[in-house]
Amino acid sequence: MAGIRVKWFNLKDTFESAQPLTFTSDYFPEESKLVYVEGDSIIEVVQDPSKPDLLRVSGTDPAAAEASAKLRLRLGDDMAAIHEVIATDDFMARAIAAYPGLRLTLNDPWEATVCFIISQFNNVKRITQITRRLMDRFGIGVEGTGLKSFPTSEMLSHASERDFLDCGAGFRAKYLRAAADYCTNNIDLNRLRAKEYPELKEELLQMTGVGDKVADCIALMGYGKLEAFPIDTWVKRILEKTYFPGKKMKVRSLHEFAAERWGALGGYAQQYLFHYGRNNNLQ
DNA sequence: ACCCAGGCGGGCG
DNA sequence: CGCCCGCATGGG
Repeated sequence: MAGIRVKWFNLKDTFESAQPLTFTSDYFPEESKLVYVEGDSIIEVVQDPSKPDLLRVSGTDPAAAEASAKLRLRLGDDMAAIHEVIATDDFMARAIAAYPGLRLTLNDPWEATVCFIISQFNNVKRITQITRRLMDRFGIGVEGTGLKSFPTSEMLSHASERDFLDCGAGFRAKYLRAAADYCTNNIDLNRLRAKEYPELKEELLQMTGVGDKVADCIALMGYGKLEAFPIDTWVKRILEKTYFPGKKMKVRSLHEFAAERWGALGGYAQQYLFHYGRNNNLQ
C-alpha cells in the first residue's frame, strides 16, 4: 500500500469536528487510526504522526478504499487556496493557524440527514450516542467485524417512534420517523445531487424536522455544497462577538454577511469558526 | 438541583 | 411574516 500524499490534512482534528463522520465512525488515538464502514467493507485510514503527509489506507479492495478515503475526507481540496480565501481577518487567521488540517468531510446524504436531525438542541456526545444506537440496532453487521453499516431510509422506515425513543432520540423521534418514510416513499436523496444549492435547500426544507440550519448542514456535509453556511448557536455567538460586538444579529443578516465575506467557500469558513470557537471556549 | 446542548414546529400578535 | 415557547434526554 503506497498511501496517499496529503498536505494540510489532520485526521484527528477532522474527526473531532462534529461532522457525520464523527458520529458514525471510530477513531483510535493511540494508533492515529480512523475506521469506518463503506458499503459492506471496512476502511481504515492511518495518519502516522511521524509522517503526517502520508496517509495509509486499507480495505478489502485497496484501490476502492483509497478512492473512498479521497472522496469522504475531501483530500482533493486545495487547502492552501481555501485558507487564503477564508483568511479574511485576524480571527479567521487564528482559526486556520490553530487547525490548519481541518477539513470538511463528504457524507452520505441520508446519513447526514439523520445525524443533523438528531443534532438539533443537542450536544455532540449525545448525538454520537443516539446515532450509534441506531446503527447498532438497525444497521447490518459487516462480516468478520463488530461494526455495522448505517441503516438506509428503507431500513429505518420499519422502525417505530418507540424504537427511536428507545435509542434516546427524545422529541426528535417523530422527525426521524417522518424522514425515514419521506426519503423512502416520496423523495430520493441521491437524485438531489444534481441540483444547485438553492434548489437543493428548498427540497430539504420540505422534510419535517429539517429547518434552515439542518438543511445547510445536509447541503454542506451530505452534498458538498461549499457555499452553504450553517448557523447554529456557536456560529451565531462567534459571529456576533467577532464582527458585531454588542449587537444581537438575525440569522438572515448573518447569512448575508457570510455570503458577502466568504462566498462560495462559506462552508469551510463556518467549519473553522465552529471548531475553533467551540474548542477554545469563545463565547 | 440546575443548566445547557451544531433547532424546529406551532401558535400568537 | 416575526417572535416566542415548549420540547426529551443526559452530562457537567
